[in-house]
Amino acid sequence: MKSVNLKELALQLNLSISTVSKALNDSYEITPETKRRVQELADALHYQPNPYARSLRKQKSKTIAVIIPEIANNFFTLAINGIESIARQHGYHVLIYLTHEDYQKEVEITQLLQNGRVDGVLMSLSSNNNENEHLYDLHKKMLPLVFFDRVFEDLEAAKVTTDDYESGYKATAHLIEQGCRRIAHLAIPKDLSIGKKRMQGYMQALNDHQIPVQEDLIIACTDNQQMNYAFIRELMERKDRPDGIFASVEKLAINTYQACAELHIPIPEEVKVISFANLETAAFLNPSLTTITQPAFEIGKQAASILFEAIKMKNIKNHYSILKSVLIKRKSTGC
Amino acid sequence: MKSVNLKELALQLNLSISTVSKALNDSYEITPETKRRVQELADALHYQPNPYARSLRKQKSKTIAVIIPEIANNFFTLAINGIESIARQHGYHVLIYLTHEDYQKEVEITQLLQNGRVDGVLMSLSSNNNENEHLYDLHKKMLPLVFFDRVFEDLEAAKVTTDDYESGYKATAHLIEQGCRRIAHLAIPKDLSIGKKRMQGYMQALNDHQIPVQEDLIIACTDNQQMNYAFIRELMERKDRPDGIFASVEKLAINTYQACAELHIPIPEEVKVISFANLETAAFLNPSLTTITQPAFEIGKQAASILFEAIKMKNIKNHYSILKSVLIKRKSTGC
DNA sequence: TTTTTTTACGAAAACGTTTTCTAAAACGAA
DNA sequence: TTCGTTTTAGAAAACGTTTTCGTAAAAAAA
Repeated sequence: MKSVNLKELALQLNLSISTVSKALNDSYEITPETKRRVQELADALHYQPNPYARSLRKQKSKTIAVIIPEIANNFFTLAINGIESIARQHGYHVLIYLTHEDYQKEVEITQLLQNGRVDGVLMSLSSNNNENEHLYDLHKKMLPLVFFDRVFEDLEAAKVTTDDYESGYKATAHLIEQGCRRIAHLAIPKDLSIGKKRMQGYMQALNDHQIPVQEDLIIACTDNQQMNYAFIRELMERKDRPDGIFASVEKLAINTYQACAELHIPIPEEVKVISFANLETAAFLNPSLTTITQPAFEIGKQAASILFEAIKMKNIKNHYSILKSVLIKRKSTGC
Repeated sequence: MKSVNLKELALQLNLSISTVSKALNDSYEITPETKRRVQELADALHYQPNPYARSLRKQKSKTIAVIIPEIANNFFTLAINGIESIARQHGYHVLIYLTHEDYQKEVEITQLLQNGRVDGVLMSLSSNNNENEHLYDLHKKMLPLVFFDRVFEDLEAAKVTTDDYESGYKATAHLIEQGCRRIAHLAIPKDLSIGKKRMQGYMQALNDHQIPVQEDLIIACTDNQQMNYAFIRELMERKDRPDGIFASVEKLAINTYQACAELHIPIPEEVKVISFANLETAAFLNPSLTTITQPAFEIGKQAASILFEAIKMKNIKNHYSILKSVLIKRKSTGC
């Protein structure tokens, strides 16, 4: 079905293309009567402007990109929900890109976006993240850019995160209060902003309670769930196994539950568990899981709002929001 | 930063725009030497074609849309994963739209897509779905369209679902085998294809086992979680409360767990629970949840594959795939 | 009445590609 | 040498908008 365009309308109305265009855009140059006629026919024929012609002419795409490491993760789905709600308010479209924690893919994706396809980018970094040329490239293109959760500290761009250091500290302190002395940390790569901060909070809490940091209790986890599981299992099979576990992402908590189930190590009696998580089911796990829960929806909303501000102002400022996470005590830490 | 375009390249190379374009598109008309020169400069200047100019000219957007009711749902995130993997293989971009189970939003979104913004649409219907004019509209525009999971049966379009009838039957039969006689069904709206089929499976299973269908054991749930919770709680407070519950989506199982916890009704002793779910945590719930699990990733992949076939062939056929769900027995049904 | 300004519209350029059409040069065959 | 064919490249049209500019006619001002 041939779609109707300005030419077609102009022809039928016996007007010029420019007049029709201006009428539809409510230009002051056009008589109310003409506007009415044009609008009427446009409605009747269900005229819809071609978005690509418009984008080409206006150098605006009405589209933003969201780049995230994975989507099968409640934090990111909630964040997307927040982003989408704001994007819709602004009449914007949302492109989704998944890096699958793969640095190379992240580079490819950012390069895809350098050609004006989007008016702005929301991004949470992948973890295999050594070089950061691609981020500087994006920045050089003057493309509005807002990082959320996993931010790149060195770049002058807007950032929205949670209080990861404090949360890491509180999580660890909570385990200590519950009587743990050998506390393991299931860490995400520390080249990630949040990985580093959560780890620092963990270490500081140990220090403040005169507990020495033991390197062998810090498990460097990756995006490979099978390897993570193997690490955790190995950890729990040691004879000097930990009596507390602080998992930095929800998947690692699940792995821990699984390992403990297989090894018949009861939670929380033998080992207490706390985790960063946005699991809806946290309260119904066996045992219910003590979590540090990030305001994911709010993070998404705020990141998107800042992005749209940057798009409107053409002004990428060095914004930094830190939203508070909340610690919810449940049975897995003996509460 | 001004981005480099064909004109710029042509100028620097002392060639015409068309020659440069053809060289980059590896046209036979261009001499290898010229191609080399062009490619070299293009690489050096990091030339990237403007996607909107290209889309406008070629009447192709290299973009598909995914319309889903919600994203905070493991089925849909897994499906998106599958979709994204195929889309990337084809060099396509993926736009995400959420209807939030709102019919009006669904209509708006489908209308947004009628103007050539996307080359194809993947869709899972919202539940408040009475009229379906908007779907016919989409179809009339000859826009390749593939439904997945929540399909619209009446339209001649490709569809990918699971064996919902059989799964509903098996779920119910499993509860019966486990000794349940008063089996409630937490149903999603039956104007949804899957809602109807799951319900039919439920009823047939009861019939086949000489158990009468009781209308008051069929709870019509909606997208309003609070109301759902209230319904379930009311159900479990009856003196003739059910001894088995078949939940048609995972959120309803969570609600059930919550209600039973509050009312101190032990699962599975007093009531057995089975649910459609893609929860990673199903095995670690208290008690572990017996699920019917859909091959969500595979559904996404297959739906996307069919869509790209339709896009390539410009031929929207009446495809119908049915993938098998699997019943995983766990403690919530006494296994 | 004449001049100036305003009104309301149209022509054409521009956005950055791809593609079709045209043309010059080179080449081969007669 | 001449004629046709192939090779290589450029000119121009096209995609569908928006926007700048130009210009009649009408209105206002002189």
